[in-house]
Amino acid sequence: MKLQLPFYQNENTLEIAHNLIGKVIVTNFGNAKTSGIIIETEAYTGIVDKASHAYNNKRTARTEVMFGNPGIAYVYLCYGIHSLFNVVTNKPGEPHAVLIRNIKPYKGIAQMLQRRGHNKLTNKLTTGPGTVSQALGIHYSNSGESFLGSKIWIEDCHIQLDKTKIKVTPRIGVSYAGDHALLPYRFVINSNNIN
DNA sequence: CTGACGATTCACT
DNA sequence: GTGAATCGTCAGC
Repeated sequence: MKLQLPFYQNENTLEIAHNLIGKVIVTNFGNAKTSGIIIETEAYTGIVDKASHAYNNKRTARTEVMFGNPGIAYVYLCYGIHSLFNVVTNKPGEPHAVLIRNIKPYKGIAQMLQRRGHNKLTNKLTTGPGTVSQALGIHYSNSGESFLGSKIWIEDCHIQLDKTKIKVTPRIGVSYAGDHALLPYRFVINSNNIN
């Protein structure tokens, strides 16, 4: 079941970040279908969130996607090298997003290995937001792509997982965000707890 | 136009 | 644990 618009319109982005654990992110670029089970997310809660690119209502060409419709990909370049993939949530004018930080490879593993230049499946294939995008073939030029389209979407495959095993911790790499660096906005589950 | 910087990764030690 | 790689974005001139 492909997730539909109401899932992304939830105004509680922490809830969406929590709910995305165990869902399956799928990409279909150039006839190569690849997917992974989401096992780590971070919530970025809009203009009041010091760690968000949209903090203080900052609208630029790059962040404009987050201010628009939910159910859209916000992808941006980090450190000049890595495309980081986010799910835009909430409603227009509320620039909330969820960063996908780690997935468990699911389908199209051979294609993901090739994109990453690996020759065997290890936990390094998709650990970290930059490598998730690289494995799935997502580039920052894909920012603005709708999850109701045919290139990128998220499915509920009814993956079995124990929700009590989901850990909540502060977000990674946001020390610049002052007191907001410690907010418990990161959700993670050990891939051993996924079937 | 210019310069500083980052929601990171990887190879090394 | 440490440090280099690398370039679009954005603020400021």
